[in-house]
Amino acid sequence: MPELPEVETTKNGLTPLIINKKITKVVLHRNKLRFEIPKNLSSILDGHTLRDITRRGKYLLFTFDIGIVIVHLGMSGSICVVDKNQPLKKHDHFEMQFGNKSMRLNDPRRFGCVLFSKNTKHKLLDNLGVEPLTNEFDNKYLFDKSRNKKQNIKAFIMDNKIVVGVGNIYACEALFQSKINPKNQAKDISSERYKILSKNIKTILQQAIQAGGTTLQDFTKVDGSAGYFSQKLNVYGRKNQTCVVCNGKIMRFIQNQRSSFYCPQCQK
DNA sequence: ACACTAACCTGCAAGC
DNA sequence: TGCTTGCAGGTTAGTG
Repeated sequence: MPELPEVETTKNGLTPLIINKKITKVVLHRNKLRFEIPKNLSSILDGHTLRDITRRGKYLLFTFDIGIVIVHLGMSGSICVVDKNQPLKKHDHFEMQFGNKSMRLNDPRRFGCVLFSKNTKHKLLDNLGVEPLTNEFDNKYLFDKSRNKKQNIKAFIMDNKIVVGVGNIYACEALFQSKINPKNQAKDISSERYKILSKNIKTILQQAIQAGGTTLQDFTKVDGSAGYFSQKLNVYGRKNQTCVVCNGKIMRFIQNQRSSFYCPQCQK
């Protein structure tokens, strides 16, 4: 599920609720997600104040004086803040309590993770590419990185070593808006088209953040409500439906083991 | 170095 | 009704 806008939405929702609050208790209800959640997390964090919440790619970083908690939402993760006495929901695996409030990670498929690191130097963060919403990410960057890349353009923009945060939904949408066929090889795309693509990736991600992200199945905002960007999707999940631009038919095919949706008339 | 595959999980919807 | 199949927002270890 969660791509950059959903993680950013989560960060923005959490910040006013728990920042500068002191951890009173950490509880693990299930310690095996993608990785094992450190069993001693409670003894590490108890009594420490949460200083900041930031995002790097699709990772959430909870900063404490003694180190950072790294959280990834995987495919089906979401975080909410509730009264600590509220009954657990199925797949609530991890919670950090701040007085009478509890921040809970729910993740049915358990592809997410919760880790502790003394600083931001961490294996999971070290090799990440640029943030798409910064000035570093532009047509020159994409053009330079794509020389000799035979892989298709969709895999290229979803590669976290190139640019972080662009997942399957927003990759499909950005390519549609840019009129680029997802099957094109990255090396064959001109600098002019990369200019359009980089601009559209930024715009779409920003619009999705404004809308509170895209809710398909599992994702919710921290108050449990849904993001409504799904109403704005032009191709993702719209197989056999009508293209909003040309009235042609939206096609779906499997690419890099993921569903790709595109309009063959519009995207060349 | 690059490109592609399989695997990790649960839940839901469609088809029979 | 119930079984089977396919599919879902991500990432990475392994293979050629």
